[in-house]
Amino acid sequence: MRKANDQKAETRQRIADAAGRLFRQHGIDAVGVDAIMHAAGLTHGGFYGHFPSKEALVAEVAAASLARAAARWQRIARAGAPGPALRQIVGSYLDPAHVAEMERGCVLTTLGPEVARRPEARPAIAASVRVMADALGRCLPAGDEACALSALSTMVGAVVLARLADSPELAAAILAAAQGAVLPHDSISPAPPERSARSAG
Amino acid sequence: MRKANDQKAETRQRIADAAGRLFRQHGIDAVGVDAIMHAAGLTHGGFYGHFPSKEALVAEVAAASLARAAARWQRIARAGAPGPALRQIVGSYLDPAHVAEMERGCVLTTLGPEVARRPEARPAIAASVRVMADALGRCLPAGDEACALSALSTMVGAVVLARLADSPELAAAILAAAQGAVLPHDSISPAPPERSARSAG
DNA sequence: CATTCAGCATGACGATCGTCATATGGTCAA
DNA sequence: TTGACCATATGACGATCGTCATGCTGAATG
Repeated sequence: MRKANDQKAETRQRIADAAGRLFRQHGIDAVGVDAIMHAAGLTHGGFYGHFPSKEALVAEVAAASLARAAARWQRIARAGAPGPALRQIVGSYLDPAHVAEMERGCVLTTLGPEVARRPEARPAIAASVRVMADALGRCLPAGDEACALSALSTMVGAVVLARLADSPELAAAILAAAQGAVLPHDSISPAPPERSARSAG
Repeated sequence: MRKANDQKAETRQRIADAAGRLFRQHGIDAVGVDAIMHAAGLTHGGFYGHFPSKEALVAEVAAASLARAAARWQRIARAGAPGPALRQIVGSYLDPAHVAEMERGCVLTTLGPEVARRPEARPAIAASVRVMADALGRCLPAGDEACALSALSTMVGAVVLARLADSPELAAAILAAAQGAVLPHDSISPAPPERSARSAG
């Protein structure tokens, strides 16, 4: 086995990525260490050479995934005009594709309550929530903090509810209603789906 | 042991109530059958005389808990004037007490993603979501379905986010922002907390 | 008072959980 | 080429998981 400088970091990232997918898809407690390692192409024993415990992995995976999403929102919000930036962020979030792909969905909507039960993971999550609200605030016409927080709440709740719907029609109605509440009333766009391979959240 | 007519139904309800509390507090997969039965004052073996499996218990508990909340919302919405009814529903939902008591909180905010992963439980949940949106629609000034769905999304998302906050200030800001978005702009009430022993959801 | 039987307790099954000790074997330095 | 090293594999630990078979017990029925 090569001992290249960053080989271990690469493997560690593979483990974290696999865990991120499996946690979102099946729930944190429903996925064992061996399932994560198998998905990463390894066997269960080597796990503790990379992470001190499963709980440490959970905290790191949740924090890193949400931090990536928050950074993406900031990048979009700071790049172009407020209107298109808002439509890109909101449109990709309130998209049926985001609802369908739970394994790549925003951590807030896939693991929110489960992370809330883990106090050690919450500070990092809350920091990213602040960043996401800040990014939204830069795009919103009424750019106060309250509007950004309520818009983020609407987006998170809509995706959670859409995943609970028993028909595509109800899910679509929830997403459309949330878009109508978050986006300015004059921009009724069909929400151009982002082509990035990244998570929507 | 007495064999009174409804003794078994009573025990069954005790099991379901204990499961509802434990599932919300620790997560569905983090609570075993023996923990549920112990919380109900019994031992693990008798469980399968009441429920065919743990998954059946999960589906029933989630559906029943949310159906109770939906029925309560309908009762409130149909009882008094739209304004006070809306303030009662929204105020008790977007209340720090609801955020704090996860073990009695609304199923949508405590078990939403976990239930979404269980397809067999979703029809009953979706039905209650429709009832809750209908109740909200009866109270909202603009009583169309879209406004009700977006208001419900905002409420659910706000409670999820408030539980992820690492400071009471952030949690309070999220709840206040959501109230500002859902309630009519002229009624800035301090949200009279409901004195019922029921869950807020 | 005797009998029956439903409701629950007891105990066990194989499987899987998180964690760790140790073996292996490929890769880099000398 | 040789030796050391370290990332990973193997295998095992006790605990707990969901589920079921069986035994006990006391209330209801005659």
